[in-house]
Amino acid sequence: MVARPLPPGGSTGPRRDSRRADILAAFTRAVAERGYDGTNFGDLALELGISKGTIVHHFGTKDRMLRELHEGYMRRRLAEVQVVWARLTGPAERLAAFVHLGVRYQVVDRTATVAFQREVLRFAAEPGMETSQSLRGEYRELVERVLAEGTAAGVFRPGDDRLRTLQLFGSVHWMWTWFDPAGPREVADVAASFVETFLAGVLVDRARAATLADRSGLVAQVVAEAVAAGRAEGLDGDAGHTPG
Amino acid sequence: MVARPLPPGGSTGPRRDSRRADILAAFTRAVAERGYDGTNFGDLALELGISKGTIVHHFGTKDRMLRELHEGYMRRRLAEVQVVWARLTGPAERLAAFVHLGVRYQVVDRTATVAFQREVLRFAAEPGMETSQSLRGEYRELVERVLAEGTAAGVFRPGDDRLRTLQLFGSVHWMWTWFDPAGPREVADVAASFVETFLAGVLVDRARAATLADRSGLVAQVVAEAVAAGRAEGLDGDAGHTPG
DNA sequence: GGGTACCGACCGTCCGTACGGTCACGTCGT
DNA sequence: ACGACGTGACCGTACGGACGGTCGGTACCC
Repeated sequence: MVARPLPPGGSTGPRRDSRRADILAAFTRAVAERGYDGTNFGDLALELGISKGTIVHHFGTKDRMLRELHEGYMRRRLAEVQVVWARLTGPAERLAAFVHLGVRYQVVDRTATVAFQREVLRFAAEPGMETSQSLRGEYRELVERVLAEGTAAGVFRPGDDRLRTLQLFGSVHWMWTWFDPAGPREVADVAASFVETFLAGVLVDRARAATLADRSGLVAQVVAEAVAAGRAEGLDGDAGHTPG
Repeated sequence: MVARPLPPGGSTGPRRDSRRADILAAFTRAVAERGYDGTNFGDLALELGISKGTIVHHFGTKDRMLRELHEGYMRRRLAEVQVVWARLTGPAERLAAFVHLGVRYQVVDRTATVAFQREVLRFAAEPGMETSQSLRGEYRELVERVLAEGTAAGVFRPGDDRLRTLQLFGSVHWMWTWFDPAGPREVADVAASFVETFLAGVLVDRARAATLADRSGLVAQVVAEAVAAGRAEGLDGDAGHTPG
């Protein structure tokens, strides 16, 4: 990620080429590694070989940058759900897919995931964050609705949908503190274990949990494809970050 | 929390009275509310009506204060487990107790819990944090061992103990981002739901989950007593903190 | 010539920490 | 009994660096 020699014409952006995207990517990486407070314009500029003023020119303020990161992240996640839902229609499959997805985020779009999860609450109450907050709410409601539908259909044991959703989110959001993509444990293994335990706790017919958890089963495959599709659309792959 | 008029003699401490404990309590509250980076000596001193220099005198540096917070917190948690284990011996009961405990921390010793969970990773890799880290490891191993014992005894379905432990920790650690002690949902309800779902996913005899989750059942009672015991020993009660 | 990307010097503020000093005590030798 | 001495709580100030953001300007393209 060194200063580029400004390639000729053929630009894809709205006007000219700009390092805007580079800056946001570097910011995301920095937040993932050092947190929001630990990230500063000076280091960013140095790393990108540009001036601090350029960053300000593109984003204005630091919190605006975080907001953009938040919103972009949630939009990508919601887009993925659309892809998955087109191919999986049963509540059990969809619920399992949410778990698979949540775990996979630790690998695909990883820096953004870590950055996002570290700083979800930052400015959450401040004005300007309404969009980001409502996108989060949308995602949560999707899961809640799946749980409600499954219960109504008699495939899930009755329970508090909201609490179950938050229980699930916690499991996967916390992963950034311990999961090491370079470590011996693969995401697929984690996903399989999480699905197996969580679904077995929710399903009426517990035997189905194993199928839904299968790392080469239908759900896992659909999820992998959905996630690969988003990636092909131009999202970063990014190198690892290793938590303590 | 205003400057005291220095009460007469009868001191209990090693020498004279000191505001050391007050400072750590205020620090904990600040970290819970604003995070480590958002906490500064100036505000703390102002709030306590003392000088910034006094804080330095007692703790030296900011990270040393955080370390003390970390270690104290984990020691209290480990002490509670001892109490619980003396009264609950079955793997299922003990596992359920860990869930009940994890959820309850959001209410008892709340500020310390939030402060701790917000900043678990801070300086985790730095030298000086080994003690805090090993205490965390101890706690994790206790849960893992319970899972292993339960599986060996045939009461738990086989699975990856480490991953299940981390799945559980995630659920409860994440609570600081959404649980509002002043809100309509009581901890006991959350605990019941979490135990019900998680234990139903792990137990061979799933019907037992309901009993273990019962908010007025044996496990819940023992946990409540253990936690109350710790509280009586002089830990703070502290007022609420409301996340976004 | 108007808009856009970018530069680089600069400013005001904040914050952790260092440091020198005061004061109330407890201790101990005499 | 009393004064010298040591100790630990606490104060006030000042420093030095970092950081977010401002601003006037240049180069380049439509």
